[in-house]
Amino acid sequence: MSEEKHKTKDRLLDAAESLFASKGFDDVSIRELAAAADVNVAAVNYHFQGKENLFQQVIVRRFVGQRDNTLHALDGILSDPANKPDIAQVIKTLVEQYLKSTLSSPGGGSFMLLVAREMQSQKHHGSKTFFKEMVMPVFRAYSMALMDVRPGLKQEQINWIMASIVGQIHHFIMRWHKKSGFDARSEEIRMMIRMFPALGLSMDEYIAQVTDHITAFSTAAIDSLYPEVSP
Amino acid sequence: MSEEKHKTKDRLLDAAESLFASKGFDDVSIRELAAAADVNVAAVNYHFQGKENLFQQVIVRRFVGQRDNTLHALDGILSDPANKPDIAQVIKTLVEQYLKSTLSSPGGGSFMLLVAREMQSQKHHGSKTFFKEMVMPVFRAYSMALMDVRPGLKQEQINWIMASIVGQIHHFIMRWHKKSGFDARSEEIRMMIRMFPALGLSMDEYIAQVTDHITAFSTAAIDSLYPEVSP
DNA sequence: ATATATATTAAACATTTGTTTGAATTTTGC
DNA sequence: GCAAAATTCAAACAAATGTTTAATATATAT
Repeated sequence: MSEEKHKTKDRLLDAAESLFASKGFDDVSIRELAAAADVNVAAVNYHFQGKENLFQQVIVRRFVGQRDNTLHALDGILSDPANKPDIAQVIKTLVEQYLKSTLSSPGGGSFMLLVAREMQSQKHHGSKTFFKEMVMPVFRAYSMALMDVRPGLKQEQINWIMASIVGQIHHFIMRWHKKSGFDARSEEIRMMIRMFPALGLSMDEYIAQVTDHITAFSTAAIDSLYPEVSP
Repeated sequence: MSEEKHKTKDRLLDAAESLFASKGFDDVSIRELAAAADVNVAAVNYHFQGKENLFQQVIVRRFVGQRDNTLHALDGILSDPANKPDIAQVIKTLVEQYLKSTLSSPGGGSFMLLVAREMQSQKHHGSKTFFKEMVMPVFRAYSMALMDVRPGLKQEQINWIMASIVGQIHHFIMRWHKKSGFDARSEEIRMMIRMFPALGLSMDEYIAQVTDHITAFSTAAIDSLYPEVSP
């Protein structure tokens, strides 16, 4: 096995990531994948022993990197001796990392949408370890970070807070992607933008505004519901 | 056409609602529908001219009722002269109605999940008027209610607030439904409950706790971000 | 260079999908 | 009661799906 790029297996993984992200697992056929990667239809089964397996490897391949990025970003603000991290900083880091990952996918696909879908679908294409290896570490790290900056918070309270934050993130991701599913000049798009003007922005601006909003909204809620114990 | 119940068309609509809600549009075959309703496979096309059309009629049939219930519930707290409504009351009504609808579906299916899916999917099986007839009126009514109880709020701010609330609602609905997709004794379920203990509750208790949390969380955020102008 | 393992290919396979057909059956209007 | 309309039915249809096969080509190693 050589070190060259553009081998069949890699092209397949790239095409699969982009296609799965933009259309979901069920709506991508093996023939579609093969055509996009410019390989034979049998290649999927030869190299990955099936469509499900390919999907899993797609998730693992990129999510491992994203997970480490997210954990590293958090570590950056926590371990900087010149920085006294507050709760807004932790939340902003989480939201920003989550949303930024949406852009970083090759082919313009939304990788984190793939994850959001997987986390919400009652079908389980991902590996059994997806939850354990991918979701849990990030959840734990940010839980501990929240406890760090707000020692009064109990685990149960953090569970609810995290759910509210992640729920908002997913919703704004889905909203953007839903918009992308319509014709740019359709009536539906005009209605959506009228109902939510931020959808008319560029993706970068959208991410920036969404990040600011979720951070402000959630921080305000936490500060008000679970006020810091005075020193 | 008689007034009798249990006619083919109605049985088909009932079976479709339950099946679509629990599995989604694509994962329900016409043969599955026919078997569940105990009718011939051709009945779907004879009575509804296709699967998509059946889906639309399923959504419209029930959602019209839900929409009116939701609007009526809101009207109830706004027009009661003995009641001075506050922002928590409005939000709680929205969340509660939304979540309650999850239970009211026949066959134990989650009807609102169907709606949540439709609102998030980039595929558009619903009618073109789904957005205009179903989503917009509820959105508008609650927007106006929020403006009523908090005159200082601008439309743009309400857009963001509503998005955060609806995002949380959808997330908690999805979370419950995701749990239902696993074996009750599986390792995944144990992990999910450990990460979020409320999932171990009964559905009624889950709805009650989620309602309380979203209401408290969002109200706190709004009060803090956009404090009431002092009289 | 040659034998052996690896990779690619076109074709076929077995299912499943939504839909249609045309005959049989039931209901309706008179 | 009977003709006409509406409904039900088993069967077939065309298209798409994931996967497998067996032949061919390419690369690897000795």
